Amino acid sequence: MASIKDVAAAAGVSVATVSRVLNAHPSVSAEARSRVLAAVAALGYRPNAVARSLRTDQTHALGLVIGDVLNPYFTELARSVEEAARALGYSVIIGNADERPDLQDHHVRTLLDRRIDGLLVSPAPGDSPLLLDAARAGTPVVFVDRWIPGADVPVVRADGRRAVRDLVAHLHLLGHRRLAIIAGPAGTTTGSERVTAFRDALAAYGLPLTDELIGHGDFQAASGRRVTEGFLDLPEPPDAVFAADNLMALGALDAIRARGLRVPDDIALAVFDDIPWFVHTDPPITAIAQPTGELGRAAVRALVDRIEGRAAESVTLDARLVVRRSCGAPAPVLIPPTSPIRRSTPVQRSTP
Amino acid sequence: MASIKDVAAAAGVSVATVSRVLNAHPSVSAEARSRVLAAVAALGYRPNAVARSLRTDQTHALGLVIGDVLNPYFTELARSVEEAARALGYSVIIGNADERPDLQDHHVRTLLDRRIDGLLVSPAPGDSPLLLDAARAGTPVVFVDRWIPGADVPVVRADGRRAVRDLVAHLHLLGHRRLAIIAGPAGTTTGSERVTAFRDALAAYGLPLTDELIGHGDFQAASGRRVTEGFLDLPEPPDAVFAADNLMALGALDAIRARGLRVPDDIALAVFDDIPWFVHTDPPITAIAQPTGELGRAAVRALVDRIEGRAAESVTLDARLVVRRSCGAPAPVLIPPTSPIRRSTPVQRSTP
DNA sequence: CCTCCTTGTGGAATCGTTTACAACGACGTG
DNA sequence: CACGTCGTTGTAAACGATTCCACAAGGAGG
Repeated sequence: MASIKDVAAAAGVSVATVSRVLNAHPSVSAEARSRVLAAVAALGYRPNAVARSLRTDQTHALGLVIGDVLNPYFTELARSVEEAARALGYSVIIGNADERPDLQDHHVRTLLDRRIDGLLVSPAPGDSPLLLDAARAGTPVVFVDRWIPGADVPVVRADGRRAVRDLVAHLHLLGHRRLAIIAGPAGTTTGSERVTAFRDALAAYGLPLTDELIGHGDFQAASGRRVTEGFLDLPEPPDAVFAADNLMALGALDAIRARGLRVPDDIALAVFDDIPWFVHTDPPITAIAQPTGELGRAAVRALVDRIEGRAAESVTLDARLVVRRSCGAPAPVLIPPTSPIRRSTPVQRSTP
Repeated sequence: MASIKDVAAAAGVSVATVSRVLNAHPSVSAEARSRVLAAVAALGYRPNAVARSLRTDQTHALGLVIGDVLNPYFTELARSVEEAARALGYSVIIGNADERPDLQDHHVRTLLDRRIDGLLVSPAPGDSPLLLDAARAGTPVVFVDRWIPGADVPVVRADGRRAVRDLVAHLHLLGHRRLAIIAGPAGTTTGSERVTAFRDALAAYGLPLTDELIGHGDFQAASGRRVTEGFLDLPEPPDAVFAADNLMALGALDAIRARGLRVPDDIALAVFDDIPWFVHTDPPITAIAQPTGELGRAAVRALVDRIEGRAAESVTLDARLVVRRSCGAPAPVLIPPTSPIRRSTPVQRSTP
């Protein structure tokens, strides 16, 4: 593959001049510029990004470590992140943690070894000293969706508390009183926050959230199935189930189907995270929708701000309830605008 | 960040010795080895992959360019590719083409600039001289799922012809005679092959596939909706629609719903590519399933073979029909094993 | 005792860039 | 005419690793 030396030789100039032309340095004559450009075209020369990175100490690459590529929520997030990053001249390297802390660490480590300019992470359950050390050592890090409390790292996330309250109101109105939740891993913020939000919302109606009605899942389909089977085996099963993510809802649907039960007649189902397929399930599923695209864009903005030496701000956006038929509403109703679309809290860090 | 020089200084040896320890070179004394290892641990040293790549001319990274990250088929493929690559000591950098040739070229170019060791591509519609030139110039390339005819590049794919025949037999048995297809872009092999397979299968029953019953989509949901609306507007609409990928099926379902029609009573629906959600749609959707995981693994094997100087073989696996209720079968039937799971054709190249 | 081989080690070149620095003409000005 | 300034260029030193080569020390064998 042609190198800058070949170009310099072909154009009859030094490598410094070639470099200057390529980097739009002002002081190079029109004559030299055109000779270099001609040589570049003739040789099909492309600068070696590896060498360039070594010299400049920047890769123009961002690492994105997500919980699970098979989860449409993360996939949509990844897409918006890549798009926003590309617009700013960065590429994105995705690492799929599969909800496993060890795999997450593997990806963080290889991304760090490759000297990515910054890291966007939706941390898997657990502490990850590796990640925290990297952040402390100066690698620009931004958390997105999930975060690790106590770290001095900006967080870009959605607050679902209002939407959860709306959901509980909706369920209560439809007569459901015994409500259960399939929680995510307690080691993740989204895992525990959603339970807390649900419990608080229930409390407003004087409804308790007893331990038997909290199932512990891991954000993947199989766990949703297992937990739901447990619920259905209870002496007094719940009459509504709230899954903390879409994959666990899929599992719940499986378990309910397998018993020959019907949604919503025998049991209601609602989900955190809305995805296109929920319109088409039997029945269409009531869900809490995050502003996923905006989260991705805000996260990239924050990370690139940190990378380029500006102050990065934490951002919290609002989620909203999308009512469909899985909780027993007679017909789909219009989605009410529940709250201002966006709230931004400038100085907030990991311990909001 | 600590460099190899710091380690050498801390251990009281030369950088050459540190390098030898790190690369398990045999001739280094136990004494020196332990001093180096201690220094590495003390400094938290990690070798700079950028510098290493520049020197060794290999990055241990594979590029994977897929049609669309939002498509669960590609997402599953990406997952299995990453897993297989990791097992062989490679990482994977994913590029999402969004079905756009220009975006595909963008990703191919940046991956090439980053000097990835090899490229796995499911090409978007069009020729992509860039890609073909790279392959010709010696970059190891393997096509997966889709391919570009005429290139001397190994192909790893599934052959759906038998499954399509099974599907048409199934539809015919259920009384459907006027069958339509939502095709993918003619510029992709999967786009045109699936139409051909469908036409051939219909011909065996003496059924024609007229132009009005071939809709041209782009593998994304919106086009499925548009094409289906066109079908429904025909003086004599089809009584069954076959979507060439799962996203277009989603769009078709939207369009059918919007008219207040029911699947399968008013119109039957079948899909190429099976995904977990199809079990839960209303009704569950009959689909042709590819052995996606095995495709990913075979593709990585082939690419790494090429990278490491061994001969790479093209691989063709079989897809199979999964019958559910969207074509009107009274109840789900057991899935018959239609054919041997796997067929491998050793010397086949891009012009099979 | 001298030679030869083996083993362990360090010096230095190298990969393909960027960039500080110096050199060099041309030119305007006092 | 001398001198500073400006614009353009090339030389060479990095960046952080790997690896070729030379060399020293020590043991084996004649």
